[in-house]
Amino acid sequence: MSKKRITKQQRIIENICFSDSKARCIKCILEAGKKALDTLNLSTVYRHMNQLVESGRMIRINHPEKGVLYEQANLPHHHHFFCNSCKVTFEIPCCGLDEEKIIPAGFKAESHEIYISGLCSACAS
Amino acid sequence: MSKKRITKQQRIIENICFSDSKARCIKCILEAGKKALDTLNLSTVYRHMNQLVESGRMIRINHPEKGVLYEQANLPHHHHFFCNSCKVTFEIPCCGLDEEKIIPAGFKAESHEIYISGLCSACAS
DNA sequence: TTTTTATTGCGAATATATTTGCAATAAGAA
DNA sequence: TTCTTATTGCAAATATATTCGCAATAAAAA
Repeated sequence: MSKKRITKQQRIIENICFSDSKARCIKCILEAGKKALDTLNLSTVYRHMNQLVESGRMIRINHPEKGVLYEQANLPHHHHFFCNSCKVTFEIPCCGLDEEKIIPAGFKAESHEIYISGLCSACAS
Repeated sequence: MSKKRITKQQRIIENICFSDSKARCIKCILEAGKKALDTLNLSTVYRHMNQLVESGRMIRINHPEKGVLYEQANLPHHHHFFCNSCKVTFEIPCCGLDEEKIIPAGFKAESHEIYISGLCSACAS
């Protein structure tokens, strides 16, 4: 059984992922990582993100406009706001959505995702 | 300038698209179309769907679990319910979501999409 | 019916996202 | 510091979605 080694690349990638709770795409993580280590490679990012997902520390979500995004697994219930101007994805802390109220009779909701897009406060002002 | 011709394939594809207001993926359209004409080809379906989108009769949406879906362009405001059991996507006629209430101060919402998943009434019973 | 040519079916080409094989590199144990 | 081998970077392989070239087919005008 192989022993794990902590590498520079791993530390950089985890720092990015846990620096804040933003959902990020693979390329955003790569670009951010390159600022710390310019030889960082896309395959390495994929390999670490796969491990983070397998270990349950991160999850993959499918954003309708941005495709696969990675975000921390333990965040409280929230949704996503995509800024059409600066292209950043923000989390919206909670939602007042009453699933049962909007679905047809007989349907059973198990989960929901809300994607709002528009302008973030910086771009709107 | 080329004259358009109405083909069997086109009629079949449009019948499927306008038979009801469900959002469908390319392969669902192909499979449904093959029941009427078993030689129907994926490229042909893509070509007609592209025309329907360009002409403004249909739109493409990006469902987080099902990828690209085609739906009628003129449907009233609605959202999507994906049944985890039968894998069908249903429209939910409207929603009580107050965008302004759930987004942070200063943000300007332009649109939103809600994807609920669970069990449809047939699969829940 | 014949003719013209838009449309089709098909396979190959393209685009994009993700994974994998492998030699070179570098953690960390000795 | 040296040695072992997990991890990396890179290029090639894979997977999936979509488009394209082209000869054969079939609308619909003549």
